Amino acid sequence: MEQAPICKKLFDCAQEFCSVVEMSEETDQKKNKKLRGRAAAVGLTKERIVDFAIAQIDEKGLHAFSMRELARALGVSPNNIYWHVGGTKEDLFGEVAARFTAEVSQSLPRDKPWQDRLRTVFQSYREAVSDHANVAPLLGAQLKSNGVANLALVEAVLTALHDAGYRGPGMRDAFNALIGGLCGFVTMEFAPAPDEKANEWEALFAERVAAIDPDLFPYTHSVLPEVSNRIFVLRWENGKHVSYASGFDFLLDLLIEGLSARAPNQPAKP
Amino acid sequence: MEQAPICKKLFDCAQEFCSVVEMSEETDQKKNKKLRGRAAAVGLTKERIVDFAIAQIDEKGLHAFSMRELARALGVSPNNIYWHVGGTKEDLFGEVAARFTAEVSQSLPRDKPWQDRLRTVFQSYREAVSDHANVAPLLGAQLKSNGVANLALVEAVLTALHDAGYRGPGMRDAFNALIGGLCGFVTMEFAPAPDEKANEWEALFAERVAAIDPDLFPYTHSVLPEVSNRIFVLRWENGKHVSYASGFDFLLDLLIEGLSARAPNQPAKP
DNA sequence: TTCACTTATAGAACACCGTGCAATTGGAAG
DNA sequence: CTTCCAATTGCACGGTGTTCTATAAGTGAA
Repeated sequence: MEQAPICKKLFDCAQEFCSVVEMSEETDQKKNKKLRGRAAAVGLTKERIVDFAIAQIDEKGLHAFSMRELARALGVSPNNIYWHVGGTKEDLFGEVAARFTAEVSQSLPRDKPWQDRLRTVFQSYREAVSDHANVAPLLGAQLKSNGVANLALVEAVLTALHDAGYRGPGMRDAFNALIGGLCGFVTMEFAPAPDEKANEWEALFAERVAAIDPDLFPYTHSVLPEVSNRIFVLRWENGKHVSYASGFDFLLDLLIEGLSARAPNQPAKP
Repeated sequence: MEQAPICKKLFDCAQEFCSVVEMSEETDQKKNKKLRGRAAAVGLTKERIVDFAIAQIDEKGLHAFSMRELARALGVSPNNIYWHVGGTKEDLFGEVAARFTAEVSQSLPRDKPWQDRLRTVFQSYREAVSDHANVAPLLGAQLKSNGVANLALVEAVLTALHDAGYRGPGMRDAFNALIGGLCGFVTMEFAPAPDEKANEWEALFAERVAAIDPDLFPYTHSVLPEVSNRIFVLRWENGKHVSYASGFDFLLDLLIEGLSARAPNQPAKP
């Protein structure tokens, strides 16, 4: 039930960016007590709330997540949560997203070539998301979460593109292509399945796929065996059960190669 | 309030695939009356329901969409809707998604080189989505919608890749890279903004962006003027208000170029 | 110590939601 | 005329997000 480790340093930065900083982000409650001027019952922290929220989403999926149940899990009144995270469920989702988009950061060795840095950054983004696949819809598919933090990621990508020689509009397009393509991929990869009685949905889908008309979609029909449940549209399980790693890597390679080829600054080895 | 035009022929195919076909899909109610054996009050069609659903989502956003309100708009009891679309709200969403993923199809000239076909297909996908931007989260961010239909799109992409010489695992990866990257991009592009009182959220975000620490994120800070609200993470408006077309085109070019370069079948002009 | 004040918490209530169950209508078939 | 069944409704259940109001527990000043 405890939450996965998070890169602490950069998490703080993200927090600092994403919300009106109120206090140093320390889990330690005694320090907490000392720091904040006046306090009454203490006990509940934004950090703790987000921990439990992620745990619940991991467990039951985003669709089944509710404020009241989260409050129950925390042994607390719902209003208490509102008080700590701001007036809305959406605000809480924002905090959740902020939490582990920060996980992306890591060391980011500036001396390595920009291609390698890009690869590292996006691969670690995908890993971070895949650890908590059920929150995927929160990232990319909602503006609030989208723009909530992960400045470390932004800085890394922007500097990489800068080193490659991209400036102005060209840099914008390259940035958007990278983030949109790769983060979008991950969002799709972990898109949640409907919560019907599992096997029922699977059987239904298999049946539908089997019923594809060979006259209307001849090629699709012919490659079904090697493709069924392994490509994006024709699948009934998401990236949690069927790996899309090779597709992601392929996309990443394609992008980096393309960006290298067009880069105003030619790479080291000519 | 009436719905946008839809490619009829391929819509039928999609329907045939996505649901146990019950009757020919005709809007005309008299024909309807004749066709279905016994009927009582007639009047309500799956087509009509989906029309109104899309209209409501377009208008109020996905988050504010409710079965009861849809029923109200149709002048009908909620259960009536359930009877027509299947037991769940999710099922309705599936029908909605099926509806205009079918819009992608179009002519698809098989004689043109595969690169051109890919470009056409994905560009028309993006256009179809941008006409009803608020449903974007339904595509890509949910498995049920994801796999509900648009076989025309699948067939087009698969044959293109086949013509390029991709087979087996390589074809899978290429397909996933294309769909994941480009459809994912579109999903992100139109991610809905939080429904706070509009300007409030905008102001808040602008303030946050302005407060980015130049020491922690020096480069990001330095390019803020040319980047603010125009790249994916640092924005408070989505693709409905700020165009990401050039980014999308750039991504598309990058992918097609890359796929050409690696294609087992070299393109016509060597 | 007392007293105002702020922070942190809880309770009850409101309006709405998705959906299942049981009843109903009304046209077609016999 | 009856029977049947597709199409439709009413009602109710349990749940939700959120607001409003009260309250307990500490802090700083008097």
